[in-house]
Amino acid sequence: MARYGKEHKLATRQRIIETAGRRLKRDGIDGSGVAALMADAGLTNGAFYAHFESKEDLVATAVADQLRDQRERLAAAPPGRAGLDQIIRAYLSPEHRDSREEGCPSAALLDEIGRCAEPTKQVYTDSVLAFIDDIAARLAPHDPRSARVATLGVYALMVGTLQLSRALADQELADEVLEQGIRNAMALLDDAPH
Amino acid sequence: MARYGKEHKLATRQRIIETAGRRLKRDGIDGSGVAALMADAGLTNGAFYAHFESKEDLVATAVADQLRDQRERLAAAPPGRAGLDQIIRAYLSPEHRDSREEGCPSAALLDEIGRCAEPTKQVYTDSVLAFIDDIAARLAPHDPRSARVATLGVYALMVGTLQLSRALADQELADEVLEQGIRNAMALLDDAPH
DNA sequence: CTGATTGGATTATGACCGTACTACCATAGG
DNA sequence: CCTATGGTAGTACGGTCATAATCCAATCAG
Repeated sequence: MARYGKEHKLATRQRIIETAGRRLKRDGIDGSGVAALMADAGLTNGAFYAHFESKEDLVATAVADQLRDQRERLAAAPPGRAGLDQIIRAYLSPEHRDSREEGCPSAALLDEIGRCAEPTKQVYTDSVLAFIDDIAARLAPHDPRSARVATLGVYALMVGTLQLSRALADQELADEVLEQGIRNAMALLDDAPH
Repeated sequence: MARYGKEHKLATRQRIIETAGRRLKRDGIDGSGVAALMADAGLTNGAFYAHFESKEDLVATAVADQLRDQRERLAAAPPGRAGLDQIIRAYLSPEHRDSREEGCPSAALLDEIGRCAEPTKQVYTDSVLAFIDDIAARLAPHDPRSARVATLGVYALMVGTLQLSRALADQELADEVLEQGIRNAMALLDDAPH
């Protein structure tokens, strides 16, 4: 392959970003080596630095891409509160818990992101806010900005619940935690918005 | 040091466990090498395997120790709901957010624990339940067992909120998220118990 | 009080994996 | 055909977990 129009390199880059997103969520940031990330995209380690400045650069890019992806799935759900309820139930489902690599990047990586350098955290912040503001617009179409923090609070609840459910060795208890999480999220949404 | 009564080896072991707890919370599980963990205890890597079977073994032990520690701090708070409110406010404070290595092991490591092998998750489960059941006993002295899942739900909310606050690059927003978390935790506690 | 014993540590080593980089190569486009 | 591009393969150098050989000093037996 050589001398393609620019779209070919961009397509390869995008393939790396997407496959990296899955592996990062499955094995963690520190748990994923550059060679493995490239192998997932059908490439070798050497090509990596033609596409990204560093591993951190890819991590930030992949996390942003994953959150953009989640945002698109969100847009596909029915509008308004009804669609939101559906999203919450899917998020806090055993299926989502058991498929880390297909799921929410925050639930898979949040504490590692908290340890990342500032630029990475900035990219995460921007990406998650774009996602959150979409939800806030659902809740308060007239004043989405004021619902931002309330929505972040519910999001944090959902992320923490999913993580906890993944970490518990007792499957039955892990399932109960998810159900409790759904009830809690609903309760907060019913109380809060005004 | 040699040929001490058994308490000396145990004391060294305990020192490793405690210093490891701090570093693991700061740098993550995959981010902490055995050599560094031992250096923190004033030892070299070779001595490690006289105390622990493997790194995973230490991780599980250190996490359990950290949770036991949290449980003791819990016991030191005023009894009943008043003490619980105080604990929640301390947990969701900027100080706690900014001192990962002194703080809650769940907030620092939960998603990495979710990726650990089953024995480690089992140790985590047992330890976190001991902690949670103490809180549940505060909430429902007559029937702590029934409050277990409700308490886990609030705990998940607190863990997720702290993690999110740590991952946000915007400090002001991160503070607001903490405050929202406090309101949410209180709301759930006021509604739930019956 | 002495000295062999032995537990706990150090240093060294194994094989492998981590990130980052560079020289080289095959090929498609002009 | 020849150049430029995107990729491969190989290198450098340090860190990873784990094991093994060695060493040191405190304790207990005599």
